[in-house]
Amino acid sequence: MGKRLLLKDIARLAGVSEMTASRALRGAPDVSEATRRKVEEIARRVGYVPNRIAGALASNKVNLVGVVVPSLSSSVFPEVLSGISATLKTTPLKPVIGVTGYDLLEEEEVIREMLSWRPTGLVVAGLEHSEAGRRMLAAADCPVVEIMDVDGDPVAHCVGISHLEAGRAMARLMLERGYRRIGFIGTKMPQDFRAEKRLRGFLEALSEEGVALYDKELYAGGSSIENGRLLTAKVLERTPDIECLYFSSDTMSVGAYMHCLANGLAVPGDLAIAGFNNLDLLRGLPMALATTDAHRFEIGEHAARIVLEAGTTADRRRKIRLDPQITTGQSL
Amino acid sequence: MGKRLLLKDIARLAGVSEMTASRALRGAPDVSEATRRKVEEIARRVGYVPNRIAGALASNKVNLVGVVVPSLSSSVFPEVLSGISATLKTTPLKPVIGVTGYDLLEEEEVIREMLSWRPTGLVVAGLEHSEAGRRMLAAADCPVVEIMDVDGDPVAHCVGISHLEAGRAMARLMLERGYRRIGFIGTKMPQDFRAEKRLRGFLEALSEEGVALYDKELYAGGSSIENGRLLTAKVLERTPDIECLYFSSDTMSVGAYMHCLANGLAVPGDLAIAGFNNLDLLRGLPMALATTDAHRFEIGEHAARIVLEAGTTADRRRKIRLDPQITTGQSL
DNA sequence: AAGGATATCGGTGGCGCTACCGTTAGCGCT
DNA sequence: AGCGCTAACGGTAGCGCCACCGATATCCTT
Repeated sequence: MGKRLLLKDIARLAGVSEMTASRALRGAPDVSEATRRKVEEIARRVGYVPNRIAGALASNKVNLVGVVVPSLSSSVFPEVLSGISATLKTTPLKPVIGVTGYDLLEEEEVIREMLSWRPTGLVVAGLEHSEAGRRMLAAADCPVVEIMDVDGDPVAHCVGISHLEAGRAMARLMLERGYRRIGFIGTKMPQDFRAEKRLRGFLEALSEEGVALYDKELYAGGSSIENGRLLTAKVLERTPDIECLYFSSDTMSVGAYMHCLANGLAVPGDLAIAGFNNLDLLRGLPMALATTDAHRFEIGEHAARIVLEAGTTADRRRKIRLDPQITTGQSL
Repeated sequence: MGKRLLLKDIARLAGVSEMTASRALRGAPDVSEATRRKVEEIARRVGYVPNRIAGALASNKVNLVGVVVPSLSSSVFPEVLSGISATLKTTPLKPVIGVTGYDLLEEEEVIREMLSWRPTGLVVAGLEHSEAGRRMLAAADCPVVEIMDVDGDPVAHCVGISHLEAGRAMARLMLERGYRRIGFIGTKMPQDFRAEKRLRGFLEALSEEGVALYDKELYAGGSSIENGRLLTAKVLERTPDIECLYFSSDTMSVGAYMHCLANGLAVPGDLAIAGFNNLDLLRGLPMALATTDAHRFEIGEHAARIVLEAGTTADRRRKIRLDPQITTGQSL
């Protein structure tokens, strides 16, 4: 392994100055086509990889957009990332992912780490942050977009849906369909604020019609089909006459459906089911399950576009509210 | 938004030199406890975020490990990432994810981008790369680990399973169970080399017993339950007497199972099914489907450990081969 | 008392690249 | 011939931080 190749080596090999080599490789103006080709050819031949650390320091430009999400294990955030990637694809910007594990202190770390690399923009899931996290986001000298949720007090730009409203809408639909003995199964991960807001909205809308939650089961740990199935069994054992269950995630509602399949329960006759997120997972099941689409891909697109336009547009803070879209399916 | 805070501002505020402030914030030695606390306190109060670009350039150290994967949309690679994150958690290193979309040219771009930030290590999924990609990996002056697959010619360190062997093992199991009219449904994404190797191994082991593939269906695009269901229907229509299907992914085999559920077909009586990856998705279904575990989490752990040890250990190239683990379930 | 450890701090000189400005050669024009 | 203009290139001076060494003060040691 020889000495690392530097720009000056390329310049020497091409018989030009370091500056000209730099301009040639960056596609900057003031270089003749002939010189540019020669420099590029040599750089390619010797496998030169520019040192962006030095470049970024000198130019004060970093072509990275930080994206901070709580998890990658459901397809929720990967889909947001797809939206971001798709929008950035035609630009020089590249997304960099950070994962927090639904932990605000970890999130603070990740935000600090991201900002210490002076990115062009930062996209963060959620409106809830640690005190220090909020301060850093507010003081960041790059555009910041908080995504997924609009119920709260954004530090910066904001794109998402109202989870309160999503919960309310589902409650109203269930009531409208005549269900009264309605239960909820969801995460009690203390920091999944959006799931908690859906439950809050759900309860509000129920109580507006004088209906109280008939049963409730919270779980720690991640959502999974298995968990959904087990907890559904548990609730049905405890409350056999329950009519309808709202889950904090489609993964869980599929588990409920599996329980019904395995035990010969009719859906929605014996048990009505609804989840949340409109995951791909729902496609191809023997029955279409009720869910709510949170516009994940679209949120990613909007967030990326805000970062892109932050340079050009006036810097007023934007708040984009998308409408949670209920799919009734056949399970309600 | 005032001027960006620099280290020298912190130093001035704390009444010490820039060097002492630097050492204090990095936890370097040669600083008294009193000064360290004072500097830290001030940095925290004014919300100083160090510029790692400058730091990295000066110290020639970057606490990042690049991880290049084809996709995040199945839970396959997120789980590898979990293994990496878990192992790096107790170290100063942080993973940075790059996604290639199963495209070798895109992969080349991502590798170049990663290396241009001079990471401490680089983990790349797969053994197949573009020519330029291989050259960059070979010339990188950081440890490089190729993961997932061991069938081929690694440029660097390597951790994975033999997909050829995984395919063979599943074929042998199916033959042992007495199946002879066996089909395959899998991706034809030209660059999912590992799925292709499983099919190759599968075919080899079948033909060793004089059995030819009874039917085959390839699809473009991602795996999904829906796709699995549709293609299973298609194959069953075309080849009604097929006994057993091997899928390139669990997502697809679940789709097959859904088809059977929806159409009253007995598994494995009317149709035997096996997938690949041992995804979480399989847990909680009414029936345990056959699959093969590819040790995703473990692969991530090993890869991270190799990067960590690359400084300390002798630099001989390591190749870690894990055994694909078949779970028979009740579907074979 | 003189020399030697040890702990704590500061200054200098880059890291590899680019912004900025200066320089040169070549051209057309009056 | 002299002028201005442009295209193409080069040199200098940092970007913000840290490695490296040197300086100072304090405390032992014999």
